[in-house]
Amino acid sequence: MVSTRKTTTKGERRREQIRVAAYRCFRDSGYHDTSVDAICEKAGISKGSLYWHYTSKQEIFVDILETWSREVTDEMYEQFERAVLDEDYVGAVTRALHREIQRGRLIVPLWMEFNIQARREPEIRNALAKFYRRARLAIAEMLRPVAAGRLTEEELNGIAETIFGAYAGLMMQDLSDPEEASGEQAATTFMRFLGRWLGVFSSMMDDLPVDSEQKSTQA
Amino acid sequence: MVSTRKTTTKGERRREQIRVAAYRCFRDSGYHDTSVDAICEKAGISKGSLYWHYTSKQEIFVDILETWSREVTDEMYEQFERAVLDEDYVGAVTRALHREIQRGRLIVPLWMEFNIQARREPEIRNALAKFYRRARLAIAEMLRPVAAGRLTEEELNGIAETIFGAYAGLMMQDLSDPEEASGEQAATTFMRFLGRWLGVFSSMMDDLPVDSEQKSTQA
DNA sequence: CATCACACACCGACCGGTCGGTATGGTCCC
DNA sequence: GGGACCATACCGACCGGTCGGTGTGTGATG
Repeated sequence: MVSTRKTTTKGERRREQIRVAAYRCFRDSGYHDTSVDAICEKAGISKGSLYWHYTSKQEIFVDILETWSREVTDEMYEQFERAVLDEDYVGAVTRALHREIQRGRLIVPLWMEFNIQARREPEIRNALAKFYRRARLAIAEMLRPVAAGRLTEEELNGIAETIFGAYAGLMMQDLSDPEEASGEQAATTFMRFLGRWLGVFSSMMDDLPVDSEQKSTQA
Repeated sequence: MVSTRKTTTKGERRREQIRVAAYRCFRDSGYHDTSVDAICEKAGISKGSLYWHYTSKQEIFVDILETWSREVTDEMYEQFERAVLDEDYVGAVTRALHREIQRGRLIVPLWMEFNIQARREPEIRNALAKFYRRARLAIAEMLRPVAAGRLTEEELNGIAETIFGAYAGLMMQDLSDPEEASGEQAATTFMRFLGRWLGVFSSMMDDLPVDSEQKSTQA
């Protein structure tokens, strides 16, 4: 299963080229409706060459998933770390999420594809699960300053999961109903919702009043 | 496009039988990895018979989507209407959502499949968009008593969209990482999160205790 | 320099198999 | 009889992957 091929610089460049082409094909047409020939054409290479660098169509798919996953989560961490330095932490966080949503919008179809394929291929499932974990972790880290020790670890993770879920779900709706549930709108809604929620939340946590007076809420 | 076939009772029974078989196949193996022959086998009929009742594999798929969509949204409305009668409205609503999530969990893979196919088939996209709209509407209706005229219509819809999104997204995570993001756990987390949020929200909104009293729901 | 050897990189025709859909000829029931 | 309904055999398109063969750069040998 593991390829024993050497990774020369030239080879890696070719692989990159194939990945990019395949990425676009998968994104535009889905996994099943993308033929290997189509990838070759898009990449401007021959089938023989493709199969020299990759052993199967699926291997390309997995490679893309892993590359993408790494990029996205790195980006998230970077954004959130930058947010910590901001005075208006809540605002910065929601803005960061907004940016992520905008950015992510393009690849949602491919993301769906990952999910579908993950059902049948353990390798893909693992890669995707790893991505989810890292994403949840990133969001949990981001929330930690707001939660400020008043939430259990479990609750914190659950909330991170929910937020990430909301993000994914909004994109899903956008995908098939862009008119009534546009990504732009979704991002804004989400941001406002989250901002308000974080605000309420942090005001629940300590006793600072926010925009309105607040009620005592159960511990 | 529209089939001109008569819908005899016998014919409808066969179609139902085909739908059920196809539903299971699609759910278990995905759209592409389900062959028409497999559907026939599962249904215990021949290909000739199947193609007598349906003109294409996709037509079956669309039919399933529409049937499913109707069922789910009807169920949602029913649940929420029942919740209105409950003294503990917020609790009833979260419980209802919990039930929906549990119920929905089984068909999430198929739902993903719908999303994927929706990208390439306008007919599917429309059916799915309709589903999303009805679902969002149901949730918005459910929230109306809590929101109690303090939110704009747009905000209400945005929040409904987010809640529905969170629901979808949690299921997605569950799908490929059941260990760390189990559906059970997700449902519970979501429920608790939502319950708390609704509680905070309604207590922010007005000074009344939440139960009963209120049926402004208008417009 | 000439030559040979060899591995990497690449090409594209081709193969085996699958699958959606069809053609044809029944059978059952009004 | 005739239409609704069903079964079987079959077709043609497509697709992932293979394979024999071709260039090309490198480096050792003389």
